[in-house]
Amino acid sequence: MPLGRDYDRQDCALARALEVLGERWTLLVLRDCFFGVRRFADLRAHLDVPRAVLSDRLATLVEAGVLERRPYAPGRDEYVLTEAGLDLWPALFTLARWGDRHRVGPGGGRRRFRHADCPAGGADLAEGGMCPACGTLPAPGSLETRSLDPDADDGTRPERDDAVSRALRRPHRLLTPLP
Amino acid sequence: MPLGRDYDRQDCALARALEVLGERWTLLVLRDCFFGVRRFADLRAHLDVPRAVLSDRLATLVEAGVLERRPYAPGRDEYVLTEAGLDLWPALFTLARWGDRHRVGPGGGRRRFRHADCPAGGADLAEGGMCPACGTLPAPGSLETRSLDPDADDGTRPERDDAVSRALRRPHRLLTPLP
DNA sequence: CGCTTTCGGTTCAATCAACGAACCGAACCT
DNA sequence: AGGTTCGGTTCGTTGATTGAACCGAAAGCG
Repeated sequence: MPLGRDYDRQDCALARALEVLGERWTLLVLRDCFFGVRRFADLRAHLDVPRAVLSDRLATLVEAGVLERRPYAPGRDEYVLTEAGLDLWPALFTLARWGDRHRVGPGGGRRRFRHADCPAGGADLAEGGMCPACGTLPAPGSLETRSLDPDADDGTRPERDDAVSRALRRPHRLLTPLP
Repeated sequence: MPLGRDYDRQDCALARALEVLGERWTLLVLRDCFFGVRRFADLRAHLDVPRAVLSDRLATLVEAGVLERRPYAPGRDEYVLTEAGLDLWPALFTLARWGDRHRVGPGGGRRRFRHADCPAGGADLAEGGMCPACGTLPAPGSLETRSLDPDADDGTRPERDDAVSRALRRPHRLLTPLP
């Protein structure tokens, strides 16, 4: 997608956001980060993005303060959302909802987000990422997501079948590392 | 930004949205459409996007049902947001808010949106595009936007100075064609 | 009528980014 | 010592973006 080089004179908050987020693969990388993917190899497995491109995107996001790179073992690093990164959740959710409403693929919207830590019992998120039960905008860490057909490995649709994709289809809480 | 070719197996509403919206310039074109820009030449003047790219993006958006191409004079066409396009407003607004909070340029957030048709008197939009006065999510057509420094043509910042940019800095209602 | 301008493009060569395959170094396992 | 995993980098090829030039239809102008 877009690059900073030509956006900078646009005097527009959207253009400034796109300088960081607008390139190809960037928003999908961040979506995976919200889903709990943290490692280079897992992002590769799930996205099929060329190594060089993923390397570049992660470096850009780290430099922009959206991701933080931290070692989890000697010589091994993981990428975790910063506060600015977590703050992207409403934008990502809203964009995804639009995709659900207007770009339906075979099977329609297939993923739900539930407010797991809801004092009012929890419900699937509505427009804007609001919880209809308690009326607040839950932080991503208090959400649980599930695919509507977690075991659709029947070959009728071209589902991905790597370990990361299978883990993401099972119900799990956002931001928690994959098993 | 991103292309459909490699997104299609992602089983994800966000990926489907990005197949249409994820390419370079696309979201800025749509932002201008919300601001009332409708003509090829005006988009060119405001965005400095190559003609071929703008032509391609508009065709993609029309084919995706986000924009509608309609003649306004013999041999002259304009591009107007469809219902699906108008439905993108919360996503664009939320992304722009993120840019305002985390990617502040010189001068900080410089554009406000006010609920002009608000039964409770109106106020600047808050998170998620909600009107704090009446508590609803106003349609883009009932909003008025203004730049916080409409006459900052003092040369201290590299403001654009074409007719479209100047029109967009003045207060005006969204979706209404430029004068 | 002939001339010019505006609008909304298309075509083209050059540049830039993305892709896929190969390679690499550090850490760990056996 | 040999093999594997992880997180890259390098490199040649393919594909997209860019800027400049050109084009056709529809006015406007004298």
